[in-house]
Order: sequence, then structure tokens, then C-alpha cells
Amino acid sequence: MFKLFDVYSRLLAYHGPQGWWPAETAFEILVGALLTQRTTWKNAARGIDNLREKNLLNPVNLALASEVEIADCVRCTGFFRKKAERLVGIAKILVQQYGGSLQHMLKESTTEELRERLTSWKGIGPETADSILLYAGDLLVFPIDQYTKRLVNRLELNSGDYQGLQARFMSQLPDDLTVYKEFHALIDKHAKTFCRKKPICNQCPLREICKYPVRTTS
DNA sequence: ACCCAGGTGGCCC
DNA sequence: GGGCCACATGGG
Repeated sequence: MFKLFDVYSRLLAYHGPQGWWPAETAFEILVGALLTQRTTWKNAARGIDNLREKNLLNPVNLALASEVEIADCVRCTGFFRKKAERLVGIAKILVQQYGGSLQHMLKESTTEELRERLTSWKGIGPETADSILLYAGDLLVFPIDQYTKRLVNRLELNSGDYQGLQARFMSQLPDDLTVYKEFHALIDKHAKTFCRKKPICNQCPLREICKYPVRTTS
């Protein structure tokens, strides 16, 4: 049985630290987490830059902006009308109920209660909430995305649903924010490098523990 | 001309 | 509580 920390060590040794999450503020992390849903980070980052240029990268201004203007900024991230609608909704909640400060909100309750709160907001599901808690709130929560699910399938470590899988990661990893942040990012990096496009399994840092047959071409 | 990208919410049964 | 479906642009 392979420990997840061993997987983490292999990925870190091969790919190096990823430095997630790049952002100036907690709110920028939330915006990025929402915009990157079913989209590449490259396009999400473009959307963030567009919002920044219009000074809309804060809850107060975003809550006052029109959905059409926001949609225009985030068009390049796909699902742009939905995302604009959700960003405005979230900004309004932050302004009306939390003094316009996500950072402050993330310190005023337990992790479980914050997770419930975030997932009750339209546009924030389990993965987005957990990414916000970890990267914006510095709370010890491991986000489970599609790449993580695919990875554990390859390693035959699947533990059922989101909660089961998350419990598995969190019980096997040390209570270390840096490990959580880097591991999640490394899984993403790894999937893009070796498990998509043209797999080159004979160079993969996980080749000794991966259950899939070695592929040297696509 | 397909397929995928750091999901989520609303239906339906 | 699980199985569909819409949401939509950008790049390989």
C-alpha cells in the first residue's frame, strides 16, 4: 500500500514547488477559483486581469458593477453569464453581511461552518469552497478535483465519493499547509504533464506505482 | 471536426 | 441521492 505522502514526495522531487495560489488578496483567490471552473488557468487569469484593469477585483466595486460589464471581462473563461451573475451575487453577500472582507470572514468561524457557508453561495461547490479555505483562508482542507480523482484511480487508492477521498488524503498527510497547497498543485501539474496529450510513462515519477499500462505514445 | 479545460446548479426519477 | 443536462469560450 502506497502512502500519499510518498506520492507527494515523488511529485515534488520531479516537478518542484508550484507556488499556488498566485494572488494579491483573498478575494482574488475566490474570483480565480470561480473563473477557473471547467477552464484553463490561463483563461481564468486573463479574466482576472480584465477585472483588475476596471478596478473590479474587490467586493465593493464588483457588487456595484453591472453583470454585463463583468460578463464582458470574464467572457474568455467560458460560462461567462453564469460566472458574472455568481460573482455579483457573492460580492453582494460579502458587502452586505461581512463588511466587504472575505479575509475577515474566513477568520470568524470554524472550518466546517465556513465550508457550509461558502457552499451555500451560488457558484461555490465543494471543490471551489475547499480551494478557498486552503489557499485564501490558510485552513487545513484538501481540495479534491478531477485530476485528484484520476490520480487515485491510477494508483488504486480510490475511496468512493468526494468526502471519502478527502478524508483519505487528510488522514495520510501531515498537518502542514505547505504540503496541502503544494500537493494539490502538483497533482494538477502532473496530470497536465503526463496523463494528458501524449503520455511519456517511462519518464513519469509515478511509473513504479501507477497501475495503468505504460504508454510511450498517444 | 472533434475533445478537453483546476465545476456547479437545477431538474428528474 | 444518483444520473443527466445546460452553462460557453479558447486551444490542441
